[in-house]
Amino acid sequence: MAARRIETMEKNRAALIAAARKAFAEKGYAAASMDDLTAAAGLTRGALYHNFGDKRGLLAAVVGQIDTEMATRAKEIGAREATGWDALLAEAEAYIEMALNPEVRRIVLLDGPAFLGDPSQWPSQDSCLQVTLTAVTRLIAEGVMKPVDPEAAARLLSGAALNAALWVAASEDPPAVLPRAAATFRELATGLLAE
Amino acid sequence: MAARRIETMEKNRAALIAAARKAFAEKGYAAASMDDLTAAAGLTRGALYHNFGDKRGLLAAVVGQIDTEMATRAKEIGAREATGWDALLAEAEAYIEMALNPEVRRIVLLDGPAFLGDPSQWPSQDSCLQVTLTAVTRLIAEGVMKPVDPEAAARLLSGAALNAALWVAASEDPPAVLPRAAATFRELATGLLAE
DNA sequence: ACTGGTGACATACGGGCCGTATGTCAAATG
DNA sequence: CATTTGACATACGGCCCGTATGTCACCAGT
Repeated sequence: MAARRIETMEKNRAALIAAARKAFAEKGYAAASMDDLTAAAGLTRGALYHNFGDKRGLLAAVVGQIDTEMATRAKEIGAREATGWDALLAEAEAYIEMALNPEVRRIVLLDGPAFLGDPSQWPSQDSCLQVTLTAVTRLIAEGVMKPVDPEAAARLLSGAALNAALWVAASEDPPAVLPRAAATFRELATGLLAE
Repeated sequence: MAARRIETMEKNRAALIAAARKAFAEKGYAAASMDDLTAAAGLTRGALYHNFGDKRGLLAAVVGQIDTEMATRAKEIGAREATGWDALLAEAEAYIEMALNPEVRRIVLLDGPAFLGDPSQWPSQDSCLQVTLTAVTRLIAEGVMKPVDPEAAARLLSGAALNAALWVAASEDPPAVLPRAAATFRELATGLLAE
């Protein structure tokens, strides 16, 4: 069977992505060296270019993985809430908290948009935004939210949340600033509630 | 007099910044070559390193210049409005429109945060955020806005606006999407109005 | 006016990194 | 078992950044 081949290949891919997550998070995408990165995974640049095409391809793979993890976690947290509106707020706060993770902040929020372009056009489709968009669409249909443009609303909400997260993370005392950001976010979001 | 010396020096500094604005906007910070950039200004890398220290120093100078221009324009536009609240909304919409300028988007919104870190810690102090912050602080004091955290509110509002701008700019038909973003922003912002 | 010094800028050099082209060897196939 | 495929390693060229060194115009003191 050809299972042995693809099995080791996927293992190598995973090893490269894992090493890249670490390197990109610590040094930033631009400063991370492909030689160092691949060596840390026990491979060489040959494996990297064979699997991901180029350096950006590797970044896209890393971003996709993290983005998926974030969306999954946000959904889980949102599902615990009783109402759709509370779920939306919980998901947004989950994003803010996740952005306190240096890996997320550096790779997804800073280097991702800078080197891959607008998140809505990423290969991973920006799962986080999709989660917010579906929630918003449903709430508008149910009449909970004002009949605003769903896409615009999702973008504004996630933009506010993620930008708030960057602020919290860059502050001197993130744990103290986080509740201020979260509380203000809740107030702001009520602007989209039907009267 | 020693005027001749500093005069030409400032002219060269301005030429370098102008060339950098163009190069960074067109190719992005990472892909812009210092050799090409300085040659376009009729100088060499020697002048650049003498004046700005390193590549990042040049980016900081460029960001500072653009940021100042943006803040000035936003203030002008806000001053035309009758009430403080309308001024705040007008300023935010001005930011969204300005972000349609590729130079602003690429340099200030994408490469700036990625290579210089959080805007609130920039040497230029992020004038745009300051403008919003002072407006918010005043409106809270006047009781127009809910008594939320001024800094958090300013961050969330500008974050929503600037993120909306990135979305508008990356869309297929920016002029058509812009009003959708602006209208939704107005609705969202009402969440911070005192009942 | 002349000379010595300062400093703005140019030139030269070294190291590192990326992307491609070529080589190699294990694994799958018949 | 011979052959071929392809995943990965190795080798090479070119670009770019940062620094160290050189040079020349401009300012100051006599």
